[in-house]
Amino acid sequence: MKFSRTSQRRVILSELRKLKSHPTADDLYTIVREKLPQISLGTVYRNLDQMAAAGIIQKLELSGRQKRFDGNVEKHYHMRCPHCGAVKDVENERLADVENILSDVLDELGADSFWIEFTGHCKDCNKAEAGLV
Amino acid sequence: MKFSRTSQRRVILSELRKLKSHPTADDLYTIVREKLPQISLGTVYRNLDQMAAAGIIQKLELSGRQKRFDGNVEKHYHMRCPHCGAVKDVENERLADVENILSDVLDELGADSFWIEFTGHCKDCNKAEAGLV
DNA sequence: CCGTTTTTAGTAATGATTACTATTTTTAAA
DNA sequence: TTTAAAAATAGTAATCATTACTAAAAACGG
Repeated sequence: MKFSRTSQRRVILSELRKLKSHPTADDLYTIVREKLPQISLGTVYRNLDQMAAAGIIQKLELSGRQKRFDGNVEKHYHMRCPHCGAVKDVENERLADVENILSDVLDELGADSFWIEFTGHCKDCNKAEAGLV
Repeated sequence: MKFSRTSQRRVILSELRKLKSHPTADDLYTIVREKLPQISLGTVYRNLDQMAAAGIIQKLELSGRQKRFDGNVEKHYHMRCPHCGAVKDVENERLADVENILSDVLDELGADSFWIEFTGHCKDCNKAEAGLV
């Protein structure tokens, strides 16, 4: 199972890397079809899964329905808006402390990994739910 | 939308409360059918969702496929076995420190809530994957 | 080149969940 | 109690994300 170089895989990866929006497979299907109108949804799914398995991209199994993908493989965290479903990166220096503690907890539990995610309204949805828009 | 008292809801809740296994809706459907053979899967889903919305039970939206339910509404964390899919409660006193930090992080981010979950092989699967069973 | 491996497009199938509907049960008030 | 409105039910159909299948095409390595 060696990787072949195909235009499909190349376009999927380069489009994903352009985005900060953590798209779903279907989002990427829509975007990639502008460059490769014949591509099939299965090809998008397969390539995303393969690249995630190879560590080239990240697969976000957030607690919603659809999985999301992230071209940034550095360890970082995400916040999902419960209103519009958008997923944004989260940055906070105190998360380093959390990581340190949890890495000890992992050892004590005999666990392999931990997952943290946040829920919070994004700016626009905050306004919308307050009736300001 | 007031709650009516139905035998279906009562049995679903009491069976869930007997279990420590964090069953899926389908698991509960199987169990409850022993007492109420006519119950339909939709009724199980609907009641679980309603009770979760009312805070009577917990709905675990873990990062796998199926959602799971927990009769214990106290705040606690879970570990999922990547091999057999089992979900177990996690206890560790240092998680209180993590909660404290994350509650500050929530404020700083303007977020509403956080979710932590662990992945780790359970005893039996550890043996199985080591080829000992 | 050329045989082998990998990938593809297109389609079908799956699995979890939700929606629909006609009927029944529960509720609360008269 | 009777009774009308509200809520819930069983059974079924529909939906949505994802995975599986297949025959044809493309990429690979020698």
